Amino acid sequence: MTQVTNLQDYANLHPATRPHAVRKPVYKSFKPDTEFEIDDFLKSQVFVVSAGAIGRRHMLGDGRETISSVYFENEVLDFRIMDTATGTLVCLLPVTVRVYDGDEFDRLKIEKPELGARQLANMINQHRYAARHCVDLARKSAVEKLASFIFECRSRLPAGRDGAICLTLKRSDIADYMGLRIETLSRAFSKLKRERLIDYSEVDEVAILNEPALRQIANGR
Amino acid sequence: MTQVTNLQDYANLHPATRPHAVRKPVYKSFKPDTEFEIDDFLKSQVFVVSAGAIGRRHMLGDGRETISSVYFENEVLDFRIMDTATGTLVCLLPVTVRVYDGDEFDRLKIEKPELGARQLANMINQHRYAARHCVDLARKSAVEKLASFIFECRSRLPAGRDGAICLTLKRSDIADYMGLRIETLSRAFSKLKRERLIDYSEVDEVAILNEPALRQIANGR
DNA sequence: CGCAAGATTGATTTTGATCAACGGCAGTGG
DNA sequence: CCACTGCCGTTGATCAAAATCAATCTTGCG
Repeated sequence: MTQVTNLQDYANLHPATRPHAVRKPVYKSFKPDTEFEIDDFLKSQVFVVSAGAIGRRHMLGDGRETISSVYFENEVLDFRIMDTATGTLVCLLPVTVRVYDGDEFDRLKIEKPELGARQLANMINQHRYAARHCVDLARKSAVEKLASFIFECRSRLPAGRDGAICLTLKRSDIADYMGLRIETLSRAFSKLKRERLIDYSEVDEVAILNEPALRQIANGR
Repeated sequence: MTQVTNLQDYANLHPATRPHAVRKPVYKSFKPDTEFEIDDFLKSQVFVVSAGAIGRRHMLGDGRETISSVYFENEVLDFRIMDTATGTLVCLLPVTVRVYDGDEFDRLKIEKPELGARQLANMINQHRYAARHCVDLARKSAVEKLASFIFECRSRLPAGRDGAICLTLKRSDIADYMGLRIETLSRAFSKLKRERLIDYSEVDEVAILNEPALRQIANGR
């Protein structure tokens, strides 16, 4: 399933048919750990993640951290309709985004209504991810959580070489996202590898060796 | 468990009260545990919860249940833009909803712009609740989860007598929502009561005795 | 009353967090 | 070039929290 809203492709599609030239999106890059300050200007913008990953990070009183949601490649952050009160948006990796002015983004949508539909689809997907994520967090064991996360990565991220699944995030961010400590997560990786359900040599490139079994685990037996 | 197969049946109940266009919403009541079957007809409808609570229930392979989100009084379920693929919508209590035809709902929004504003606000709130809920589930202890839940109920539900907080849901649903077993949840209630942070005589009506302390716990120390 | 469903409490087991040590690797600087 | 350092990931030992198993209590209801 593709939930890509490739605005760049679209923007380049029919330049001649547009009376008022649509400005090209501005690409911006950020270092890991960059936090986005939510000011009035940002609140009129739309980001489309072009590379890397942006997370919504929450801090508990004693320093425990959790990441409630992640925006991967091609996912849309529309700050005009986004909850900017809960958590902090932070770059989990080196990030590149396409930045659109909100009005400009809307003009693009008017020219091509299907673009709006795609943005809506992306929003609904975000909802779906959140619901599934709650299920993962609420009742699943560490190994089940990891299995779920691997499938989530496969469906949300482009594959690596030989169809390997790119986990993209580093261990500490996966742990914060899945509600585990790093050590527990590491043991879950080791367990799945030892039992020949997955394999990896690079920490962030995983191959599924036994998909039915892994799926069973992700779904809770 | 009752399955609603055709909402048209009751939509036809009061034809006399509807001239050309439906002006009055149709009220419909459901017994606890009623599951909504997501068919094409329902997908054109909008519900506004009038009483009770509707939950999105998910089943793991071995029977573990979790409720990923809850719709309380006055909250809007717009099936036209709702993810209907994940989980099952189920009545957690005796439920009454106002049922609107989607188009009619949109026409009403033009007449009463505040309705549209409320729907948008409710959607953003649903997002926010989901993000907070992930934080609650990911890292918090049982007592912290319960403290969070009590505050969530206070902000989402009308107060009871003497300003008491209505928990509305029964223990097993609270447990499924907060990712705890019933017994663990019960112990958390007992602990908060024993330590004089909350008080209750009815299981579903809680008073906060020491709000700052309870807030601290909800936020993780 | 007798029964069923919901809620609580107690005893034990399991799971994941915590504490601690270690290995690999990239960047830095003599 | 190699030692040093910091970051990241892994593994082991112990501890604490929640799940599980089991029994009991409460309440509403035919």
